[in-house]
Order: sequence, then C-alpha cells, then structure tokens
Amino acid sequence: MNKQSRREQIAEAALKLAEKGISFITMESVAKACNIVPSALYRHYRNKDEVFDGLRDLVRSKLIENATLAAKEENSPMAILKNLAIRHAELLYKYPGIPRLIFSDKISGKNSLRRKALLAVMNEYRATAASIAEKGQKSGELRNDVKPEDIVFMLLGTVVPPSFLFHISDGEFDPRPQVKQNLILFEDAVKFRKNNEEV
Amino acid sequence: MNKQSRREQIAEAALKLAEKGISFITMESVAKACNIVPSALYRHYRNKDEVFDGLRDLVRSKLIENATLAAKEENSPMAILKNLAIRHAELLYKYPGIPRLIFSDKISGKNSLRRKALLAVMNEYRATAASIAEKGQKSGELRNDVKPEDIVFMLLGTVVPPSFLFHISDGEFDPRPQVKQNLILFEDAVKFRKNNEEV
DNA sequence: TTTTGTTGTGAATTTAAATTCACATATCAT
DNA sequence: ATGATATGTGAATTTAAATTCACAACAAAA
Repeated sequence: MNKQSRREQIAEAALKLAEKGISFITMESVAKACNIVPSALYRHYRNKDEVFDGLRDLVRSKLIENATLAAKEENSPMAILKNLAIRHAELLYKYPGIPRLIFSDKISGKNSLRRKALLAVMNEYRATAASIAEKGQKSGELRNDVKPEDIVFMLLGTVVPPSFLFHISDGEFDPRPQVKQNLILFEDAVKFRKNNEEV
Repeated sequence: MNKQSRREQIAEAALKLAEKGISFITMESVAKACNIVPSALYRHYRNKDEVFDGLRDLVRSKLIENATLAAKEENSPMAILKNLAIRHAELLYKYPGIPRLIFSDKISGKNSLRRKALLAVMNEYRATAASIAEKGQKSGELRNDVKPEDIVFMLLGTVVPPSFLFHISDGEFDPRPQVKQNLILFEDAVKFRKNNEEV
C-alpha cells in the first residue's frame, strides 16, 4: 500500500464514519477501518485536523467530478443543470456524512484558514454551475432577467431540503424522487418566457 | 433566578456558543456564560445530552413562533409563505448556531430517540407550512397540479442555500437579499396559471 | 426561628482521545 | 545483499471535559 492510496483510504474511511456522527471519527476508529494502528495514521497525516483537510479535498473532487460528468452527459444547459442537481442529490445520498462534515467545527468552525478553504470549494462549484446557466441564458433557453447565480441558488434549492430530510430521517425518506419533482418546478421558474406571461 | 428561567438561560447560552462550533459548548463554557459553576448546571439538566434536548426545544419554539407570526401578518397564502421564508432566513441569520446544531451528532446522530424528536419538529413545521400552501391551492392562488408538500420544499429551497453560504462565509455573505430574489422565482414557479402557458 | 427544599460551590474522579516515541519490518534502488 | 526510506507497532504521556459529591448559602413556609 503506497502512501498516496493509503491517504485516500484514510479519507474515505473517515467519510464513511462521518455517517454515524463526527464524534465517531477518532484516530482509533479510522485506523481500525484501515486495518492499521492509530499511531500509523501519523505517517500519512500530520494530525487529525489534516485528516479533515483530506476529507474536504475528497468532497471537492466528488463535486467537481459531478459537474464534469453532467456536462458530458447532456447537451442543453437546462439539461446539464438538472442532471447536476440529480447527481448532487445522489452524492449526498451515497455519502450521508457530507452534510455533517460541512457543518462540523473542524471544517467550517473558527479556524479561518480551514473555513476559507471550504468556502473556496463551494464558490468554485457555484461558479461552475453559474457558467452553465449563463450559457443557457445566452442561448435563450433560460430567462435572462436574473443573474446566473440566482439560477444556481434555485437549482441548489431543489436538492438541499430533500437531502436534509433524508439526513434527519436517518435514511427513511428517499430524497431523489422529491428532487426530481422539484426540478419540474425549477424548470417552470427559470425557463425563458416570451413576454409577460401573467395569470 | 428560578429554575424555569435558568433552564432557558442555559439553553440560550448554549445556542449562542454553537455559533463558534459545537465543541465550544462545554459544561464549563455554558456555566461561565450563565455566571455559575459547571456543577451547578446539573441542578437544571440531568446531563449534557439533556442540554441538547433543551436546545432542540428552543429551536422548535422559534420555528413555530415564526409560522404563527407570518400567518398573523399577511393575508393571502402566498404572502404568508413568503413571509415565513423571510422569517426563516432571519432566524438562521440571528442564530448561526442552528445549522451546526441540527447536523451535530448530539441532535441528529445515532441516538434514535433524539433524532426522532428532531424529525418530529421538522415534520410539524413542514405540515404547518403545507396547510398554508393547501389553502392557497384551494383559493386558486397557487398551482394545484402539485402537492402542497412540494410547494413547501420549494419554499425551503429558497432559504437554505443562501443561509448555507452565509454559514460557511462566516457572516460575510448576507443571505437575506438572495432569499428575496429567490422568492421572486419561487412565486413564478408555484403561482396558478390559467392554461398551459408554454414558451 | 426552625425546618425544608432549592440552588450554587469547589474539589476529586473518571474517561476518552490525541499525540509522541523508540523500535521493528517491509520495500526498493543500487 | 546492503543500505536507505517508508510504513507499521505498542506503550506511555497528556489533556480536556463530563460527572459526582459533600458542603454551604439562601429563601420560603410553618
């Protein structure tokens, strides 16, 4: 097992443990999940805080990968955005530890550097989505009387509340059908309309 | 200081401390914020876990209060829902510790009882909002080709992503203007339309 | 004023977890 | 093979925090 893949293995193990709760991420539990001894973790991460840095990087790579795949799989900007939303929901479904992680003090707490790194990840993600929305506006598919960023906020809005309910229901509520339903309303809200189509 | 108000004072102090991070909620820090000694907390809560129960109850009362006030302040269901969204955003703005709290293992972690209690609070809140949406559908103000619950999901979707960004930006991003912008798109998505108003 | 219940205090105990370190083993290039 | 570097081990140390408990202060009722 070389250093690189061990590092990844450790981060994946910690992400898995985050499902039960952040307090379940201990050097001992992570080590056990990797079949090594706690002190061995320090060969790969300077300390526990840096394990959390690794976790954030892991989540970042999954987010960016989703954006890439969505763009590859669909043609129109609207379809890409909807695909991205579904992928986002699937990600939170597959890794229920992510929300916990994001809101933990280790990741978004006082430590300014670590919090700013997370903010950068989210801004990168939002910017990626916004550039897709902007294309849609230019092609006339999406309404252009709002900012691309506004469209991205709405898009995320279709995903987050169902995922939240999934989270606190401990898996009983399946967020994915609800996200699909929300996307229907999302499309109504952001698609281009010729004139002032009022009631 | 009688027992009841001391209990509340403790919960409020803990909620305040949650802003910095859940790990800042210690029996010592909470006690200090109340000008008492750690062991004195045990006169009011059996243990730390029960302090978190108190926190959840505190948040619940603030959520329900918002629903009550929104209904009092507006007339039409659409206006009530939008008012509620704005109040919800204001609540998360005033108490940045709430999201952290909700996602902490103490509140939504393994312990089934405690997690179920939180789920009950959220379901109560969603049901309250759904009944307003249903009124709007019956009065013809809101589209009725979707479930009231779907409308509530969309409503929460206008609030949560901006509040999330507020959270991880450590207060730099003001979520409230964005929520108002989102509510414009929300209204477009859920208001009643005569026919099939397509592009 | 005695009595009784409530709340607060300070010290002591316990526990869980991170971290360090000296030593061992494995991998790999030369 | 030999040495060098990377990785793993087990024990010991340290620290922070929750919790318990015997005692004190206080208020209100009898």
